[in-house]
Amino acid sequence: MATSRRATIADVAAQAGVGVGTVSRVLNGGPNVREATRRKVLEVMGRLGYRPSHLAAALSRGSPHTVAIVVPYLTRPSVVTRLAGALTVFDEHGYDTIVCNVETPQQRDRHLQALVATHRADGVVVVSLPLAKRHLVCFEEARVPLVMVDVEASGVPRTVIDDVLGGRMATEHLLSLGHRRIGFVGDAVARRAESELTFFSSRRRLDGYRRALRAAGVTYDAALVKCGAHSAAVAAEQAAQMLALRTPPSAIFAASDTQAIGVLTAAARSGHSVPDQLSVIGFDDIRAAALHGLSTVRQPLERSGAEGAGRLCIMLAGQPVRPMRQELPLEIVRRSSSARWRQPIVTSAARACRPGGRTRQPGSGGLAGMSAAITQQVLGGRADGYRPSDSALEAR
Amino acid sequence: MATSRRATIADVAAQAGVGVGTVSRVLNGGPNVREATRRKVLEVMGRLGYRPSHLAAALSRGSPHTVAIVVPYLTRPSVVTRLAGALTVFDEHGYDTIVCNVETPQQRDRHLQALVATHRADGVVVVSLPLAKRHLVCFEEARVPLVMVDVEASGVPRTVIDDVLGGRMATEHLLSLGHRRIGFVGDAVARRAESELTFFSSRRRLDGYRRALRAAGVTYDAALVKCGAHSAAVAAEQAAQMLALRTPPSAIFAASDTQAIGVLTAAARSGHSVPDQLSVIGFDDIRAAALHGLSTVRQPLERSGAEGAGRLCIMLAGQPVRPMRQELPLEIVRRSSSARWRQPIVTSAARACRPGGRTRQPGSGGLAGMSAAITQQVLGGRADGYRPSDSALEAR
DNA sequence: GTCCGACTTGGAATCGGTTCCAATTAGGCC
DNA sequence: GGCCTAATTGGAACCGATTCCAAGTCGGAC
Repeated sequence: MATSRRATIADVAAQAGVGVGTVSRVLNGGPNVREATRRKVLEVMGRLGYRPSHLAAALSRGSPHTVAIVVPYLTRPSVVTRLAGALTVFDEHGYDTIVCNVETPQQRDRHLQALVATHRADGVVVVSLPLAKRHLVCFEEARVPLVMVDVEASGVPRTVIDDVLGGRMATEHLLSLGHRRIGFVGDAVARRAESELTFFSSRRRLDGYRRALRAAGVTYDAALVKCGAHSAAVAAEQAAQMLALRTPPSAIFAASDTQAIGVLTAAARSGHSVPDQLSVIGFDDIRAAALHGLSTVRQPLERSGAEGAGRLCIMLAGQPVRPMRQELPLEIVRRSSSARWRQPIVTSAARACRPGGRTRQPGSGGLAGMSAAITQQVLGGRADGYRPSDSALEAR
Repeated sequence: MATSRRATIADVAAQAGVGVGTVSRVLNGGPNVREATRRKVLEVMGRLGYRPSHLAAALSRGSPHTVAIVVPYLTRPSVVTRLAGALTVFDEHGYDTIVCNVETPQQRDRHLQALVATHRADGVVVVSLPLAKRHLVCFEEARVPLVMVDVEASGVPRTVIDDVLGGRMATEHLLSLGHRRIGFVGDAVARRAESELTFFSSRRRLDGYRRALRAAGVTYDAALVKCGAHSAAVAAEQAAQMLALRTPPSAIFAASDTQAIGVLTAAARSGHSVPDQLSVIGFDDIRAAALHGLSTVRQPLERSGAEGAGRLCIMLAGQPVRPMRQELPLEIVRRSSSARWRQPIVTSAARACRPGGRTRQPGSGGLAGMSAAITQQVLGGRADGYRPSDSALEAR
């Protein structure tokens, strides 16, 4: 039993007294094999513990039946959700998926380079990573099928959302509740592109915020806009600063749910009740958002990954991918972190001294509102008076 | 330029007027190539847009230089953190990593089967998935190097923690703060193993909880132990039930941080302040724990993935892996969700009517305590009077 | 018994590298 | 210049499948 060398198709053929072609046919469920022969071959395969070499098969077939997906900061909830969606689809199509996690521009370039330089994957999905012209050229020249998710790039099949619209939706939601002093917490734009990965979503959501304010005739106040590293802790710090202003905002729009949760934390810490004293809205609708009763702009995260993967599969099957730019819908999810603006109560003692033990304190912390979350109302983005943004063009 | 067929090593050799061997040597940085020759070959490769075939190389080399990692419920914070750790190490070693996400026993079996049936990966890491004897036998027979993370399995190199000890540490932490009525919220044991994935960690942490109680002379109360699906929402529901008891617990140990966050939510919703009225401790120390000021039992999640990957790399390099069972250390992380037990105040009006506007309400919600989180005290698990658990044996 | 089409089969050619050995060339030293 | 060792180089053999075509079989019709 202790064969030193692994059995090959030739060994099986010899032992079974048939040709290698026949064994191959049995292996791949080929049609023209007599039942008796098939059984015989299978028996020998079992006896020899034969394991076909994926490599040899892939080589002669000309394709490794493998795809690669490149993601930044894998552990972020939005990213891993997209990844999971993509993995599911690739799995259903029988592809093995190589995952590349990148956290620096160097890693990004190294992985892209490797995927292009040698033929290890049939195609590649790039998630949330803006690629430079030179990257795209490499893929084009190497003829490696490429699909992008959550990134704009002309000429490449991509699945995106309209971040500007999303920013507008979030802001208009707050405006419609009567808020006029609305803060924004988002990502800082990378100072040096060679040492940090760049993302544009937050920036575009900020654009949407500004447009919505302008359209509502609310003047923009730079003191209410804070950008920093993408983390709940940093967002909490920034929200704290904002809440300490002489005239603090009555609502804050955070460019991601992670940051919004940071804002909730800051509010709880400084004793601002949500939504009574502060409304908060996030972006993405990650899992934790529902738990925290966080109102948010939902984007179909898992689906975006699934769509990207599905479209790559279509390309690999040699069919045309339409449309080149696929835009997924956004929708406002109302939960308990946003509410109608109310004249602030001057003495907070009045608020604190409501008697009656064990009364449920509505929104006393960022973690309230589960029941509201369950009975959440979902408003379709488009049904709410929004028109498809002007950037929703191009069909090529 | 529109070559229909991709250039091969033979084309390069012909164009450069050298043999294929020489081209191969240039390709792999082989030692004995004259500088002039190397340059010539490189020039031709560039001109032809030559991309070596990973498949062909792997086939003749006999190894795909690829590994696979199988994880359950990829999107769970603890899992994706382990995955990220493993990916980093594999990346550093130049391996491509195929990721298999499994959510059902069928998916698990299908993936394991595929990895074993054909030679597509040099080795496999299985994370948090208990394998049956039959699975292990398959790997053994197919001679596929296997490493496990967060799973016990005798005879297989594995990186684990002592869950029983962790349960004891968490419970003893609460006991040392003076708590005597301590609840437990954890995972339900799968009813039917064929339709649900099974995990044992929660179960073992519960064991630790029981042992700690017994050692402290506290009688076990089944009403204070709730097990259900692994989600914050379910944990919140269970905590709510527990808090509604005639004599509710003064502290709750949740078998994971995700569940602990659910407990915090429930506490906030029902108006129990943390830690004044309820102490909470979780397990894992995921990213969100710090934000929520959650005390927890930290296990090195990212490191566990890195260790598993590193140990697989050692196996693949043909070196012996020692020790067969690697146990990583646990440590209590004290944050603001756990505090010394105090006699409950009878009328909650007294609590609510503390005057003084804008006073910071300590722990008024689950999201408080960031500053405490920052100045967290970390107690080494072993430094705290714990002895290595009796299960920390075996060296084989 | 013959013939013909439909199944089955065997096995050489092929995929595109790596490897290894023999052959060639270069360089150093006397 | 001659000789010897070391550095280069060419190319056949090989990795382990898939594919395709020629060849062999089988059955039924005439």
